[in-house]
Formats: sequence, structure tokens, C-alpha cells
Amino acid sequence: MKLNRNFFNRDTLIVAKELLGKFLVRKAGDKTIRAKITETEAYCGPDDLACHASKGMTPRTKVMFGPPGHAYVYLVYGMYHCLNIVTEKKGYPAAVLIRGVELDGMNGPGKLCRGLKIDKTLNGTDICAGKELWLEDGKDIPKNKIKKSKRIGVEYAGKWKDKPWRFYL
DNA sequence: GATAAGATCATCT
DNA sequence: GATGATCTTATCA
Repeated sequence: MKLNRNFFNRDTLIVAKELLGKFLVRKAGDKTIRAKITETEAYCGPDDLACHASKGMTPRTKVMFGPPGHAYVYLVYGMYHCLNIVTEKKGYPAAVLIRGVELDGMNGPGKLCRGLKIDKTLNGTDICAGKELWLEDGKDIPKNKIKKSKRIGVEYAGKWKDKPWRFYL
């Protein structure tokens, strides 16, 4: 059961919360990997200083300004990739960072992308097309199981760094 | 157990 | 030329 574009065309915080427990599916060669999402973070809007798009649209961040349901992949610190799902309507920069999935020894965005062979060639991929990367519905997570906390690694973002926009199980 | 530093490069100034 | 949505390894207490 693939998630359709309407799922992503909603408030970023809602999407981030509901992505927990869903399955991230990655097709690499002849292998297909399904991993349950256990940790997400919301990055939304031009006002959120922790969001890359807050500095305006650049060649890198333009995917976030595009329509929902696309992958925003980029390289951080020269070594690791991060996977994001673009949310909300076209023209509004917002995305959900997939921080962790339930798969042996794979927590943290860097390891996740290394394990799933995600790199910048997937940047801009349409998740709803479901060719190499897509999302599947999973068991509903009871709302009271979801925990939240401050985001990580965004100390430079001023007042935005304390927003409880990180969700996990 | 906790904290610090190093790797390494696309992107922006 | 500076810097970052990270992870691993080394050093210290």
C-alpha cells in the first residue's frame, strides 16, 4: 500500500508524526529493502532558521520549494547523506528528515543512507512514482507511543533550535 | 562514561 | 575560502 501524494500535501508536523511506523522502501539493484521509520524531524518554512530553505531558494534547496512527495537528498559534512521527504504545497519550502529506521545497526541519518545506498543521485526523486524509493503504509502507531524532543545538530538556529520537532518511538 | 577532534566536499559568499 | 540537519575514533577522567 503505497502512500500517495495527498499524504505529503499536509502540515509538515502532521506528516512527520504520521511517518512513524510507516515503511521506507528502497530498491537497490535486485534487492528491495523495507525499513520501518522510527525517527523523523520536521523542517518547515522560510522562517525556520534550521531549515536550509530559510536562506532562500538556491539550486540545492529548490526541491523543497517544489511539489510534495519528492525526495530531497544532500551531502552533509562531506561524508554522509541525509534523506528528506518534501511536504506541503508547491512554493512552500518544507520537508521531513528521516533520522532513523528500524534495521539492524542503522540509526542516524548518515548510517541510514549508507545502508540503503542513498546518495545525491536520488535527489528530486518522485516518491509517489515508486521506482527506486517509496513509502508504504504500516501499522498505526498509538499516539501515546510517540515521543518528541528538540531537534539535533541545529544549535546555530537561534530560537528555532528548541522547537520540539523531532519525533521518535 | 563523557567530551573532543578528524574525516572530507558540495554549496554558498 | 568558510562551513555544515554526521559518525567514528581517540583521549581523558
